[in-house]
Amino acid sequence: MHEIKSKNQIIYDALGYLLEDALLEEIIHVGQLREVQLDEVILNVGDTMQMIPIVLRGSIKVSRENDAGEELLLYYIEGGDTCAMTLQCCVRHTSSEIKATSMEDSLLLFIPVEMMENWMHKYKTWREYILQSYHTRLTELMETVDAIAFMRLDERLMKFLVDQAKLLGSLEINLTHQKIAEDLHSSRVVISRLLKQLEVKGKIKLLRNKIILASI
DNA sequence: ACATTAAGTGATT
DNA sequence: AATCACTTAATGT
Repeated sequence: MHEIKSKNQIIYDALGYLLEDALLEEIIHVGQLREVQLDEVILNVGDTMQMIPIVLRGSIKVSRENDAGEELLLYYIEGGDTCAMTLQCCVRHTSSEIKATSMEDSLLLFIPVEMMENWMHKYKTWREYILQSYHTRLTELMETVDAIAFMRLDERLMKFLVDQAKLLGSLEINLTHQKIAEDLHSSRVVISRLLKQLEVKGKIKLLRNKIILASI
């Protein structure tokens, strides 16, 4: 499916338009590529990280988890992006407050934390990249807060489906009602009922393990 | 054919 | 909107 590319090419393709050449050279030198599979947990609550992850291909979902192991989806990280929470967790050597799970087979680039400070001083594009990342995460987080506070669950569910479809580039969503309920921190029965309503309204079509959106 | 898992439903809070 | 208790449907072995 994919042509075989060198690490060099992969990094240039994914980040070349964002970062300056000298920095890219350093990244190629110290960065480690890692492929992750669908549903692989990349970072768990309580974990500590010594590496900063950047998503090159694919997408990652970031969620919060309570003591009972119940989750709540916070935001997604797409190609070319990194996670501000993880950065913070890295430099301060504290344990993670969040959980990161891959939503599809993805390719990640890990960069040792030690480089952070040096690069912050040395490269303007790195500073901008990190600041931009913070900004994007915060914006998305606020969007999620708005959804939880102001939207009804059926609206939130529809938004979830549309977001999911946009992110994965397909109107077919391969998730069980149970999984959706977990991400939205609701219960399976409730989600099943709301999905049924959406189907009656013609917005979606329900199959086993699969939901098909009529449109985005 | 049987077991397992996903999804649907009525009643109750 | 959540939970319980149960049914029905789809799928794997």
